[in-house]
Amino acid sequence: MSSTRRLRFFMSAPSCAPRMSSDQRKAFPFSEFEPKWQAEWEAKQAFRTPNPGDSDFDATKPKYFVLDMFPYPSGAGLHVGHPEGYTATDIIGRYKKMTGHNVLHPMGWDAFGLPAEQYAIKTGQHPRVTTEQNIEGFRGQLKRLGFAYDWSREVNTTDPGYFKWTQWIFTKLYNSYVNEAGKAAPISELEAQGLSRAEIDARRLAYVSEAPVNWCPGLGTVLANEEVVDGKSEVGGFPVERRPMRQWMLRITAFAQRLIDELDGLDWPESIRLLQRNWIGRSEGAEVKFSLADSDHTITVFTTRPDTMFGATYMVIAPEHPLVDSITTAEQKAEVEAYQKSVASKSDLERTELAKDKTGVFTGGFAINPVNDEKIPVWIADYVMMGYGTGAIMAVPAHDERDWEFATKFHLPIREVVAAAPKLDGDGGSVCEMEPAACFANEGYAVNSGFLNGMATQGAKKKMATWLEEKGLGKGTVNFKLRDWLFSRQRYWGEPFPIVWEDGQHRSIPETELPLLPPTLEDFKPTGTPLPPLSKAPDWVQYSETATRELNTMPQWAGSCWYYLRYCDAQNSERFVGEAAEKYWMGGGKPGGVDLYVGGTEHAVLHLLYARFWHKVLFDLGYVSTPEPFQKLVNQGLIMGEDGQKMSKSRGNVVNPDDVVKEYGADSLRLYEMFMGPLEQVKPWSMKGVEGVYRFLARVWRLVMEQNAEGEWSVSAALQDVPADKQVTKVLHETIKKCGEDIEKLSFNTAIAQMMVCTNAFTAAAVKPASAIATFLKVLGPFAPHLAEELKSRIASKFPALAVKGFLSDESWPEYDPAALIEDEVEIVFQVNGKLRDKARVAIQASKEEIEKIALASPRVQEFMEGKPIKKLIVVPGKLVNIVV
RNA sequence: GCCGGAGUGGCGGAAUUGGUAGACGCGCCAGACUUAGGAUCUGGUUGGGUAACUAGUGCAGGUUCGAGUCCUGUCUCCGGCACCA
Repeated sequence: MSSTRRLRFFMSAPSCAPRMSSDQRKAFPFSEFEPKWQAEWEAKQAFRTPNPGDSDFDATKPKYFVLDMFPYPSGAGLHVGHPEGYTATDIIGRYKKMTGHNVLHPMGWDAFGLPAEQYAIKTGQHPRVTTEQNIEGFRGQLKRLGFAYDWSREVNTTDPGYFKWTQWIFTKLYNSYVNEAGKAAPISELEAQGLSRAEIDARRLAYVSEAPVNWCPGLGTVLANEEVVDGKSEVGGFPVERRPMRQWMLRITAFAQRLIDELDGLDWPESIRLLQRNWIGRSEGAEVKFSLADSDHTITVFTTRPDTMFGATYMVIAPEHPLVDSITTAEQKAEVEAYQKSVASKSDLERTELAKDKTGVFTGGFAINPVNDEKIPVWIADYVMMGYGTGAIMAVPAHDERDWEFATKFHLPIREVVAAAPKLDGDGGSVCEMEPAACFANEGYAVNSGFLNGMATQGAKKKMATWLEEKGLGKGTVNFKLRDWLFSRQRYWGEPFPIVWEDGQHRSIPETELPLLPPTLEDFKPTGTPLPPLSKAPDWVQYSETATRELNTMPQWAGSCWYYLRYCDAQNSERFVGEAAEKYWMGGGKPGGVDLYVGGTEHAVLHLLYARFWHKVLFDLGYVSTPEPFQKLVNQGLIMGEDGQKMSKSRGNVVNPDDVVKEYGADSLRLYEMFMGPLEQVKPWSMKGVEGVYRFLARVWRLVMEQNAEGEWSVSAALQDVPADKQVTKVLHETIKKCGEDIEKLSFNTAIAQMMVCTNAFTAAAVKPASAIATFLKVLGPFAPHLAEELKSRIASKFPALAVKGFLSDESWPEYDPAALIEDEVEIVFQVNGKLRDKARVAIQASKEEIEKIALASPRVQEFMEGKPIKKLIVVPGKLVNIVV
């Protein structure tokens, strides 16, 4: 109840704001009725959502699962960006409820992870304490905005009752592999096939790898590729270096193709789907074996242009390539080792910065180009990366920008094998020694290419692939940019791995031992070395006499990978989510389970990719009913400062939502954020704009209420139980129609504009029709729930006949009467030569001929026709007449 | 460089299938009520012109009876990716 206490404090505290210094000056008493209704809704559990199996569950209603990206409860509290998406989903949720849906609209906290831990370290408090405080603050702020969340379903990723199941899902990943059909399946199948321990470990979806990883000394942990931006950590901006470490990885690459393909069935913005596709980075090509001139080894390269093989004049392998040592000749050894060393010491940032200038060293070795048996030199260079393809390329400088640059710098031969136009002189087969003047990386026609000569690139690719396959020299392959997900962190504030080590081997702990709590540590700071902080609790580490626990923790993303599932059945202690609840809320016959997911673009390739991956594993294993988690995704646009710049403390342009609520009320904040512009768009804040919607709400208030000389409010005498006139009725029904349609389209700004039009029509009427206004309040309710609820109860107090039991949100969305929308007359525009010259009101049923006649009779039209003959006459019924002379 | 999105009054933004450009709000101007107005109400508000009229949706063309909307070219801004062979 601390939130209520805080509200009382706001109400009684003397305000230092210059504009409104007391409640008397407020245009309407929002600071009285907003907390009142919030308390009322909470007390009566107005937004509790029954689950299948509950006594008050109505199975005949369709479901609607509307989800917000749950926040990190940071110490800074809510910023104005949060309520933007949250208000949008709240409006949708309330509307869907009124239109007869069972609505699931929950909220929770993504409380593990680096930001929370960095904050705890900064303030010197245990992350458990700061996290609890921050959650408390966030919850209070959200409650003061009147969101219709079912708080009984609140989740907290740091709650043992929650992360028990995060750990449980990890053990599922650990004990699964991807079978021939490309689906996750239990590892026991491999055991049954009699595979060795090593073979099984090599196929787990969660596996241990000793590879170069992104180590961030500043944060004292390793990071996923996705968390490294320009060689710096996404959190904190500390430099990141590559170093080999033993880490836990998740085999997301096994799902790369499905993660691309199954985007197709989703209602996501095209830009986000593209972002994911590009991140996964599928490319089709071929692997080709090159034998070495002076050894038995072969080097396999990956190329997307097998058609250019005749133009491969040298080879480049990554400095870390395992065959570097055996290729390098004695003379080149010193130079090669020096280069390897210099590359290894470079951070990713330096490597990116130095990307403009190509570097590399000749190994002294040669490979044989299998298409023409030419000896080509093998170089090492850092522009070839060990992590992609095979870590080796055949360089075709004439047709690849990077190879061109490298060859030009080191004076390597350049041979043209693709021409923009086919060479038809029949001499395309002879090798032209003239080097081309520029790199040509496009598709074209093969030249100087033996059996490919004259062929278009597409055909030449296929022919070469077949040729290679027949000779046993290579095969068509697909490569992805996506790497496996580095899943372990050397931090305290995360889920401990449910893994123990014994005799150098790992195994998962039994489900009965979950949740595995982290040790209670006084000193939870990073050790400054790759040794995780959990090592500071020796008692905890010692699992048995011979076994020790895994010391790493999971990354922040773990908890957010499945929280939407937990909402379906948040209290379940037997299962991560009950079967019936999962089937109901996540079902619905579409690929994705959540009907609408609203959040920022910053998660386009992180959270949204990881969650899809986990969901697919759970789907394959039979734990969830859909292949995808989120059917429809909408990204809200960033809210900028009044100066049009990104909000930041250093710029001093940050708007605190608490201040806005205090001065103008929660409804004003909600309404303003929706009125600013289209949800997806980036838009600047404007305090004047807030005042604008505040004035609108005040006008709605005064439609119903009037103030006496003492400043007391009572129901206005102008409000009477009379039917609305035809004009007002028309506007009202237009508003019902348009607002319903606009909510479905998420066009809240235009819906609000229409409500303003409607309010203006009511204001203009001398007598205010009570029942029409009561109907209007139902439309306003999802947007400004406090005001609508208050006015509903005020109207009911004066007109008992209009009283309806329960809350506004329990009522049905009003239906509009199509007959009320039709006018007897429409305005027809008369154009001469496409220019507007006159208009007239014409009966709706008027025929084309009648309209035509009226138009031609218009003196203004005649004037502009200047007596010229009519060339053409276009009549668009209900719209216009255009006379061409 | 590549990919994606967007350019409309002083500002945020409206405008089904091509059919009255500028809804709604902000700001501004004038008036009313007022001791007062930074409250409220009424009216006005794209530019030029007293006016009739005319120009006008980044720019240049095109299609059409008619283009913010369709086509071609071009410029600018925002977001993302960036040695991925």
